Amino acid sequence: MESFYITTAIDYVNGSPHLGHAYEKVLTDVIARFRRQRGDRVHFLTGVDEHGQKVQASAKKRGIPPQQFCDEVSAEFRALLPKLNITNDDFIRTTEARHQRVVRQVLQQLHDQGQIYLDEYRGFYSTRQEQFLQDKDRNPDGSWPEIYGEVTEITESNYFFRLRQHQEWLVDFLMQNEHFIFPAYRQKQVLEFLKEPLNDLCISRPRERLEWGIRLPFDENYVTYVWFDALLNYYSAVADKPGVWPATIHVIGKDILVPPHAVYWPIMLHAAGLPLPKGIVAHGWWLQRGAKMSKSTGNALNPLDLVAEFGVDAFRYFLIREMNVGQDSDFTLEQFMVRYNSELANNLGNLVNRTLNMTTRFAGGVVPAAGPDTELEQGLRALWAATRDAFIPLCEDFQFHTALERAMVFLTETNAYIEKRAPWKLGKSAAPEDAALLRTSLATMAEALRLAVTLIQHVTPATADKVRAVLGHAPGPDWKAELDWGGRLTGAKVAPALVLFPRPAPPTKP
RNA sequence: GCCAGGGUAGCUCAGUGGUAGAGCAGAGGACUCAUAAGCCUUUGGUCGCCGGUUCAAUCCCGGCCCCUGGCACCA
Repeated sequence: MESFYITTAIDYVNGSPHLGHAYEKVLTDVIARFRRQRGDRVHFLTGVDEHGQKVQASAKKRGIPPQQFCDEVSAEFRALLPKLNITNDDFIRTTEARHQRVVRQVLQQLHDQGQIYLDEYRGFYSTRQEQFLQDKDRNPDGSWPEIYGEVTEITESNYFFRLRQHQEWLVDFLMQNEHFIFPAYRQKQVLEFLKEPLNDLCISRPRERLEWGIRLPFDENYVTYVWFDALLNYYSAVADKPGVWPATIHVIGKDILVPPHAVYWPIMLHAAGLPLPKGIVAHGWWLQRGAKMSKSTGNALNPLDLVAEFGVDAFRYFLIREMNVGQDSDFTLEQFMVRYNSELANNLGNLVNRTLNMTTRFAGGVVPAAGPDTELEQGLRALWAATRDAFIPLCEDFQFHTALERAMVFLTETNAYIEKRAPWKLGKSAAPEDAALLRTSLATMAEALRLAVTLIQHVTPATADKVRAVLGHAPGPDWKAELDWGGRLTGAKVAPALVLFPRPAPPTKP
């Protein structure tokens, strides 16, 4: 049994969850479920990042303690998970004691090793925004934008991590581990980035400027800032669980790949003497080009509204079917409806319903044993074998959108098989050979359906369960064995009907 | 500016040195078990532009145009 530890990025609790948050959870869950059903020992972690300036400010604005603010917003993020049918094993908050303990321990260790040192940082500071500014923040004429108020150049003592010392090591590591980052071109970007010399990383903030954070164990006048806090969650969550670390995959958004996850994180681990993760998957963003959504025009699109209206599986299916992992994609209601109607409702849902209906009408609701085996059945079985054999490697390579496309082709061909066999004609015939072919056709379509939903069950788990239930089938524990074409359904009592993905009601006119 | 990826049917994309493909959308047809679904047939493209290599280029090379993403101390 292989250990498979997968994580999402932890979400910053300074706002409500949106489509991007939902996507990352769903993508990670699909990978986790896929590995789990293949027999890996999966540990799936997600969580929230609760420290920092913005949280402190938001809490202050509302006149409540930061911890209370975190409690409220964290609950909102946590509540998202069951709504999306996410199978995370753990949920970490960076304000938890287990996390703070590990962060302080690692910081102390690195300090003892001389990897962290005190130095002075000089820069332009905005009192109003309570932050240092960069040259890129300037107006074209060199002045500072109005929003920063008075800007003064100040010097501040802070602690620095010796990032630079490990630059060559990281380049070597990436050269030797070509597939560390997915997609591959992202790894090239990292190497490009590493052609410039790194600066050491400022990891602290004086407490007079930032109170809401984890205090440095070797200097109580400072808290650690962002990276040693947020990134270490992946390790702190499992530090007391033997055999889990290192992570197998960190799933993150492309915006936090370089430098945090691809540069800071490997170097932090290396410096601390901890094993490195096996890989990083950097996904793209959902865009909303085209018609701009707005509440005033009544076409606002909230992901959770889609879940409520069309079901969690339709939502998960769309995200995974539409997005090529690593690339960006448009999210439009039109495209959602196209996938929903043509693939889920018409191709799959209708196939379920017609199979149940015909089995009920022509075989008393019991799946018969297959009779004569002809070229038609052999053809469909051959397609199934090819579909399954292509599907699994595609999922291993994160090509879920292509894999689902293959599954859809199989369903289309199953529909075509039914047309060619025309059980409704066989059912009206008195000839014994027609009755035998009828049994074959009913057994074949039910089996094809069982196999198809089992194949895609990591994307649409609730649908797979529902379909197997109406087919009267309780799956065994061995997923791969369930993917063999056979006679498991013979004698099963099926439900009379099921409308899986109902067509949306036409808008009612007032 | 530098680096990377890309410009192929209305839309989303696949593709190969030798008369261009899929899905969806559009059109027509036969059928009726079914969620007016499913099946069959079909309209549709100067494969970004200009040169070059080649018997032959959408696919190789050069130049150009356009789009997207990345370029650190910023969850």
